[in-house]
Amino acid sequence: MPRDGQLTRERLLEAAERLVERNGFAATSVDAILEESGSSKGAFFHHFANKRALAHALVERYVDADLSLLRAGLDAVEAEPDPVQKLLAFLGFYENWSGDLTSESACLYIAVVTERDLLDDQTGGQVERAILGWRAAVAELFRKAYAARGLTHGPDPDDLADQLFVVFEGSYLVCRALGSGEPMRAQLRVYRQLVESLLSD
Amino acid sequence: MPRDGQLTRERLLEAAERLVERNGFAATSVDAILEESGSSKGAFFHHFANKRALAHALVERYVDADLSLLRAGLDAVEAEPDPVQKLLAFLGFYENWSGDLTSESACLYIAVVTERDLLDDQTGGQVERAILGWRAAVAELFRKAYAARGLTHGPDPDDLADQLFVVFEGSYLVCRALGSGEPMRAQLRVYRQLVESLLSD
DNA sequence: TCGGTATCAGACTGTTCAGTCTGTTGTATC
DNA sequence: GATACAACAGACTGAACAGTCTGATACCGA
Repeated sequence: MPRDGQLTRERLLEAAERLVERNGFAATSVDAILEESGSSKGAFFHHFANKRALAHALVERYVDADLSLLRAGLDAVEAEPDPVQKLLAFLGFYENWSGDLTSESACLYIAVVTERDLLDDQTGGQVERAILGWRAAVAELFRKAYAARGLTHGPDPDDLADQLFVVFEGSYLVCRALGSGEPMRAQLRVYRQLVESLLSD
Repeated sequence: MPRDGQLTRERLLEAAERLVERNGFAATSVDAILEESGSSKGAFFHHFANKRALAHALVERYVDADLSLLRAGLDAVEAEPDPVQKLLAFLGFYENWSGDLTSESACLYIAVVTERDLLDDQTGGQVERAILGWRAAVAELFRKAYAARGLTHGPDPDDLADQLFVVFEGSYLVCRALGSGEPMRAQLRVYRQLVESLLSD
């Protein structure tokens, strides 16, 4: 029966991600993951030394996907020559992306950060990698837009960049609380409008 | 030994809040709460029908405190006659407040929203009460500032108000992830600067 | 064809968990 | 001082949990 171990591992990760995003890590039992993925205990502990090792793999995988989403946004606006328009189009990309979100959508970062004893060097470092990845890329867009507008003062580009990440995460939370994907769209739009106002002074 | 039951109940709630904010609800055992509060099983289940009832009491208590913080901000700027300055001073109040935050600071909303099967009518309704409370009050400040500036278009005041809540929550998450209270201060400052820019057009 | 190894399947184990139950103690009331 | 009851204390229970262990089964190189 064993054929492609990587496929089984992937199925386990997918099932785990669904359940952890839904209920958090501690509330997600290994047995529940097995049922969701149609796998067995033997398979699980063959691929992961323990539950924590699953968390590590889960977060690393999620950060990779998240940074791919960042790159997708950057790629989508690469051709735009004007730095200000480029930044605004970049933000518009995610407004557009957020159209797919439902009330079921959730972010793994929230689950990871909720449980402090899960936030070890491994998982903590991965989440940090995501935050710093977004910061570096988006701050660069802000710096070039600042330069194009001849702005010498104003909010720190790094902080402005972090604000986008913060809006993503805060919106995920509000979406869950209000049972709708709409707040994400509204909040990304507001952030873009605020940035637009800042750069039009 | 039994004297003031309310005091014991309060000690249980305080201990539970510390632990739940630290590790989430599912990862916080009743036994851990008993140890943290120096109480007993008998005491716990005398005051709470079950663990879920504790969650309900915990969230209601937290929302009350959160809305008190909102009122504190409103009260602090009540004397300011100019609507724009009032709004900016209001936001400044929380920048100031955020100075007390450490890397240990956390928000119960994140823990509640993380675990979907904890988000029933009871807890969900309480978190909604908090969001709508902030939205109503802050949107009102925005509407008056808009009127004072003669602004007829721009971001929706409700969405602008939600953005403050979103920035709070997203910043809590980033603070936890980066192990510092600094991002909260930086993000509240950026939000205030963006609003300032919007209202100075 | 035959060992070797990766890939599982699932019974089993020790621990931890939420919740129960029995009994005790302070304290107010008459 | 007897009664009544709220406020515990803590031993106990059944279920759920993470993790172990013994095999079984496919596939691969020699």
